[in-house]
Order: sequence, then structure tokens, then C-alpha cells
Amino acid sequence: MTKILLVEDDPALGFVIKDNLTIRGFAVSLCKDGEEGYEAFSKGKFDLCILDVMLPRKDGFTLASQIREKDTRVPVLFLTAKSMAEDRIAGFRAGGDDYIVKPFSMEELMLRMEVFLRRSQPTSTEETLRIGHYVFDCRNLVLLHPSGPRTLTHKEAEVLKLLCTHRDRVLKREEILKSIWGDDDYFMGRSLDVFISKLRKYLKSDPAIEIVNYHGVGFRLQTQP
Amino acid sequence: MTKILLVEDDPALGFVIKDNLTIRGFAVSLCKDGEEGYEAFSKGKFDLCILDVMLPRKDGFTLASQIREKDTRVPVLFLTAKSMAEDRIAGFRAGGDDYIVKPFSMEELMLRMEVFLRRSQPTSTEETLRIGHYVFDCRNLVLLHPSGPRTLTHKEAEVLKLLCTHRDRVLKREEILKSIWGDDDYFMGRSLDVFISKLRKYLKSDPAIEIVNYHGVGFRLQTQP
DNA sequence: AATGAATGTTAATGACTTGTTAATCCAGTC
DNA sequence: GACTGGATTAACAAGTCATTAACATTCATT
Repeated sequence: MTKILLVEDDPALGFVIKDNLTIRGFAVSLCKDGEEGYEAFSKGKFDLCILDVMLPRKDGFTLASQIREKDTRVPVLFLTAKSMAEDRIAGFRAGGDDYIVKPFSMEELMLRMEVFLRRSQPTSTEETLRIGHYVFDCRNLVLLHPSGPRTLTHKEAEVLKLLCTHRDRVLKREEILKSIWGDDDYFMGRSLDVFISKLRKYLKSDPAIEIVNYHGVGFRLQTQP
Repeated sequence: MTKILLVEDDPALGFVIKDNLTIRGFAVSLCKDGEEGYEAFSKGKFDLCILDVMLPRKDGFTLASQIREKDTRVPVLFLTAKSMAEDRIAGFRAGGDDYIVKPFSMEELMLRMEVFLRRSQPTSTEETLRIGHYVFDCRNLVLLHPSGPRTLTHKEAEVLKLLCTHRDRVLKREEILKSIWGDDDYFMGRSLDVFISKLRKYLKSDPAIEIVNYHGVGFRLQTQP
């Protein structure tokens, strides 16, 4: 049984999340402020923490770093309001923890949790890909990001998946064309470029992610600046 | 499973590196100071160590030499701040270990790790060439150096690769032209010289590396003084 | 030193590749 | 048979890069 520590002061939101997670088979401990969260964490063993950032009696970031002192491995996921300063958020991105901007869908929360939980116990066959701070659900063609989810078309997804499974490597234009459009007739149109252009648009919320063109060669999904 | 010992006191950076390496299939032990790093190394068996230089309770260099006492083969890679005195860095270059100047890209770290790991277990058909303190990734056309990465064009890469695979040997001008521009019609322009000029610019951060001209004959990539 | 050839370097050129938007096509579907 | 969503093409703007041009410098031989 996977145990979740949820610290959220807004009772409405807290119960919604707790119920949803419980239905999906998680054991959830709900705390309503930072101090209470810290006590709960000290006593129990948790597989994942979900912390609101704005909390009475001890904010989420402070709580997170105290949790880190006790356990360097446990994944911590923040819930933040949209009004939060971008640079503060950027800081936490860099720190490696994930965060979700309110309002969010349960689907999004679940996907992000899955990523974290899989990291600690690497088991199942991949169905979701991480691309920077995006999460791409290949199966449902959904690309998730705090700024909102987006459903991709079939071909968009194929191109993204191919780039993603070869991330940080240059894929020759011809390799991509062969892989997606088949090799019998060589494809002369500009379709690929149009898809690249679209994907760039979809991925532009994370500045660390870039599809780089190697002139005369091909493309590369760059995940490191 | 390749095991990595990572000693880094800055939690933000430590977790980023750890996560990135974990995603790429390495088993990472993260320690937050020199003493802890030493204990971890004494207990476990590691294939590679990544040490920050500035560490609480025992600096990276001291830790490295203690590690060397126990294991003369394990590769050690340093992370250093840019502010570090150049001569100190030079000393460690001479000692044979590699180092990476912060801030660095994960791509750079990965490539340098690959070089070390290949040295101990020569396996894959990787297409990276070492040129002094540069690392040249032929496939992605990326030339890495602590002062920063640079993407080469197709032809630049061809010339560099040719020089590099014949390093310390004089390549006749005609040999190069034939090899890269084809031999049917002899090439009369000055393109080759322009590329040599560019490559010299790219390689000038390492004074030990030089493209030498043998007047009337050809060029030589000199890696030994 | 004088000479002409070879090389070093920078900037300009022009062919080609890529980015992007809008229009068009096309296959399902109602 | 019109509608709809998505793939493809058209068309043009923008960018990249190998090559050339032009001029400076070095070299080998006298």
C-alpha cells in the first residue's frame, strides 16, 4: 500500500484530493498545516508528499526542506497558486522537485505522481515519457504541463515520441521520415517541418526544452541547456 | 548496473544530477559531504565517482586521493566552480583525472562520463573522440570543453574528424581534399584553409592542441608538444 | 632583403535549408 | 453531400553554410 502525505489547508480541496487518491488505492494522511504535516512525517513512513506551498504555521518549502533532512529520497510535489512569482517557481524546478499549478485536474496530479513513484520503484513498461517538466502520455496522446494539458494528434505524437526516445541525439531527417512515413517512396513535402513547428509551440513553456535543427542533417530534442 | 558515487553538498544541484543519471539507468549514491562520501566508497563498489571540489568536512581533492589509495583504477571526475584558480585546475589535468566547470550541461557530464567508463570497460561503438581536453561527439557534431560546448557544421566536423583520426601525423593537403571533397575533380578553392582557420579558433582554449601547417605539404593535428 | 608561392583571415556571396502561416486536400461521419 | 479534424502542400520569409573573393602574412629560395 502506497502511503501519501497530503498537506493542504483548504478543506474543500484537501478532501477532494484525499477522496480521489483513496479511491485509486492510496493511503492518504491529510494534514491542515505545516506543523501538523511535519509531525505526521516524523512519525510515519511515506512514499510521496504533496504539499501546498501557502500553509499556516509553516510554508510548504520550509516543510519540504525539513522533510529532506530526514529522508533524501522521498518525492515531494508542490501545489502552487498561479499568482506565484515565476522566479520562485523556477528555483524549485531547478531543485528537481515537481510542482502543480492550481487549478489542476486529478488526471494531471495522478500522472505526475506516477512519474515520481515509478522513479523510486522502477517497474512497469513505460507509457508516459518525461520531457523536461512536461509529461507525455503516449497512450492517450496527452501532453501535460502546469500551464495546462493538450491533446496531440496522432502524427504529432509519433514525431514527439520518436524525438523523445532518442532525446539528446541528432536524428537525421531521413531517419525520421523513414520511421514515420515509411521508406518505400521518399517523402518530398514539408510536413515534417510543419510538425516540428507545432511541437515547438507546444513545448515552449519549458525553456529547458528545445528542438534543435542541425542544418542539413536533422533534428534533436534537447533536454539540457 | 553501473554504480556512481556522487558527492555534492548543494542539494539542488545534487538532486538534479542524481535524477538525470537515474533516468539514464545509473545507480547513484548521493552524499552531501566528504566524510560521508568516504564512508560510502569504503562500503560499496563504484564504477565512477563525481566529486564536488568544495565540500564540507573534507574537500574533493583529499577525498579523491583517499579513494585512490583504496582503488587505483576507479575514474574520478571533479566538479569545480569557475572562480577556481586555473593553475590548480591545470595540476589536476596533469594528474589524469577530468573535471567539469560549473555551470555545465548534463549532456557534457554524460559525455565525459562515457569517456571514463569506456576506458575501464571498452564496449560500445561510441563515436566520441578525445582531443586534448576537448571531447568531440561526432554523431551530434558537438565539441565539448569546460569553457562551453559548440556545435560544428557538417564540413567542419568532417575535417576535424579526419585530422583527429590521423592525429600527430601529417595529412597531405591532397589527401584531405580527396577524402572530403572527392577525387574526380581536383578542388582549387581555399575552402579547406577557411575550415582550418575556423577549427583553430574552436580549439584554441587548449594550448596543448594545435593544427600545424607543413608548408607545401599539408596539416597535422598536434596533441603532443 | 627580394621574390613569388603558400597560407591565414575576414567578409561577402549565393545556393540551399528551414520556419511559419494559410490554403488545400482528404477521409471519415453525420 | 456538407461538415469536421487532421495531414499535406503552397508560398514566402528567414536563416545557415560552403564557397569565393580579397587582402594580409609567412615561408623558401635566391
